[in-house]
Amino acid sequence: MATMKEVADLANVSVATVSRVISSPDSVRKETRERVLNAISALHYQPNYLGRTLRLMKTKRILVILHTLSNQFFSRVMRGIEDRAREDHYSVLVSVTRGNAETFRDYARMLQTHEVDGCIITSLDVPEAELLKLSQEAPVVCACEPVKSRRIPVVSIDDEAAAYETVSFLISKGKKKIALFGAGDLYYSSSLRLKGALHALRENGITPFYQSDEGYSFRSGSRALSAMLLAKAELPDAIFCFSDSCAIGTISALDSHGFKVPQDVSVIGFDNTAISEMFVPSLTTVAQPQHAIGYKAADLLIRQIEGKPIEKKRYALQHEIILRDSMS
Amino acid sequence: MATMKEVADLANVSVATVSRVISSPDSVRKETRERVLNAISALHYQPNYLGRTLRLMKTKRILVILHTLSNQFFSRVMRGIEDRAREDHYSVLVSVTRGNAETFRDYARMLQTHEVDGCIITSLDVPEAELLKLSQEAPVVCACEPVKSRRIPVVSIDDEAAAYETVSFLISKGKKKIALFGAGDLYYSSSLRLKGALHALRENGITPFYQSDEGYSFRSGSRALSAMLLAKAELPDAIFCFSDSCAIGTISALDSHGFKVPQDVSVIGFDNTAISEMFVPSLTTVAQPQHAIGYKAADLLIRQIEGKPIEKKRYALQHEIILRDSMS
DNA sequence: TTGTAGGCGTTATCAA
DNA sequence: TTGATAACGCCTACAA
Repeated sequence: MATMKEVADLANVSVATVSRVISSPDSVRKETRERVLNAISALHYQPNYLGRTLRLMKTKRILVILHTLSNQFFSRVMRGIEDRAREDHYSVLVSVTRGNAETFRDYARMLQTHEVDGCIITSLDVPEAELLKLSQEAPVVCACEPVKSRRIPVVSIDDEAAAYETVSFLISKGKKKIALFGAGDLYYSSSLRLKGALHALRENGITPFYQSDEGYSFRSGSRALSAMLLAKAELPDAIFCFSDSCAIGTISALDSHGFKVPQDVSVIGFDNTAISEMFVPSLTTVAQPQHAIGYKAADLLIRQIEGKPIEKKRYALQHEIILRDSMS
Repeated sequence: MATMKEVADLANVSVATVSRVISSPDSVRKETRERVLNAISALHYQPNYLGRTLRLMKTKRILVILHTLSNQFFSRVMRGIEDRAREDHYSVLVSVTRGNAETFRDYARMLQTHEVDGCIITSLDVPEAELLKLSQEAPVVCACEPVKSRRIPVVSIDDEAAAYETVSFLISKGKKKIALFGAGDLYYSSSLRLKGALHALRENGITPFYQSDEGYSFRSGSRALSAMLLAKAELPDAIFCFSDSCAIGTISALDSHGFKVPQDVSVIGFDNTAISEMFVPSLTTVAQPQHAIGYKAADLLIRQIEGKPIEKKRYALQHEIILRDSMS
């Protein structure tokens, strides 16, 4: 890699002039500029980000911290982030924590050392107090998973309302025996969904047919179903799973027990990930506006980076119940 | 963020001493060292990566270039990469190109400017000549998708052999009417798989029942099936899809036409992504050793970064046919 | 054992 | 319009 100094020597100018040709070409005489431009292309010169960053403390890069790459959900969120980032010429880097707090801190440090201008956090691997501190030191936005603190900018849906509406809808369709497959309070979103679901049941004088806290994963769905089959002599009318993965785990387990969806029981998922359209039967699910969440999160982040005000800290985007084949 | 200078002032030493406390603690007197350490924790000092990198031209970071986050396949490859990286304390950054050559170049530039020490490429978005050039300038390893050049280090499976064996196996199981759903020469891997499959058919005096080049995606599967149904009056014995996504797209389309898998037709996938276990019916598929591919790629990359020799350029890891419910 | 000083590649200020 | 020079934060000869 050629350096600016080499370009300067070749073009018989100072480094200052080369720098100007790059950042404000109009401020240098046409003839000189062309000489510099020629030298640049002759040497295949590319500005070194490191030197520039050290000087400017600006990178035009943002970091997205993910728990894992295996969650389809984030793929569409990422698209939203990228689309917004591109508008202002930011590039996006992704890091994966696998839930490890130390790994999280390693990546978060890129913020403090100005290797990235800001950070979108979807994986809550450290105590919320630490998140809050980070968000006070540098531009940070949480996305997808709600946080309790009202001082950290966060973009998600209203989980409680979404679950409330979904269960109300199920009841309006005549479902009375409703099982809830969630993740306990492993995720704040799950507690909120449970709260909303129970609220709707209570309002209709119904008690949950069965309740499970196994988690959001495929295996959680199978496990929850097995446990329920052991505990109860019959199937419910509907199983409301708090994630699509859990829902297909549930359907897959139902299948291996010889039960048909939706003939024997309806299954409702949550998220509207790609798999919900592809699965057989396709999944009725509560859609999260994944692209919009990513887009809005990136928007808030960039506003912060560029010192513009953000109106409020919490953004709850609109969910939607999508009817497909897994519900009768 | 406190700087090294501030720490030095607080501890009444020079920056050199602070630097030494960090990089080779034994070279400074115990008492001084403790004073420095105290100052460090008092100021919450964290070394600035940028300054260090600019000086050392070493980051202990590697970059993985992906086409998209929505491909489950890479999630396990990433785990392999991370596991190997962690052994030598490298951290891993991911970037997504969506097949855009300019985006690819933006990220690849991080290599040339020493923002990362090396790069694992899984998304072949630029002409192979450019890849070759890049690999000659900096540590680069291609992974998952084979490249034609023998001078770029690449880790994948032997696609041709895998497809050859799979089709031979199908024939040995009595399948005679075999359809091939591939991606034409959109990917080099697809051409190789096709070549292997056709070889096995020819060897047994069989012509392909039907052949499609729609692609590796879910929709490709549905599209290929519809086209086949239009072209032929009957179903084949087996459909060999060159990806799992394509396979479930095919099964899903078969289902909507009222056909059952594997009763009416067997469907075989490729990759052994997470979905192949979760789908109903579960997928018989050609497994790629995803974790091993990632691990080996990272291993080769780190060897290059640290100036160690790598024995050869091409590594074809072992594939395996995994029998599940989608085949009778 | 510790300090001084130069330099990594930029950009920005100030003079010329 | 251009150039010299001082940062940015760090590491490392070399000197003390």
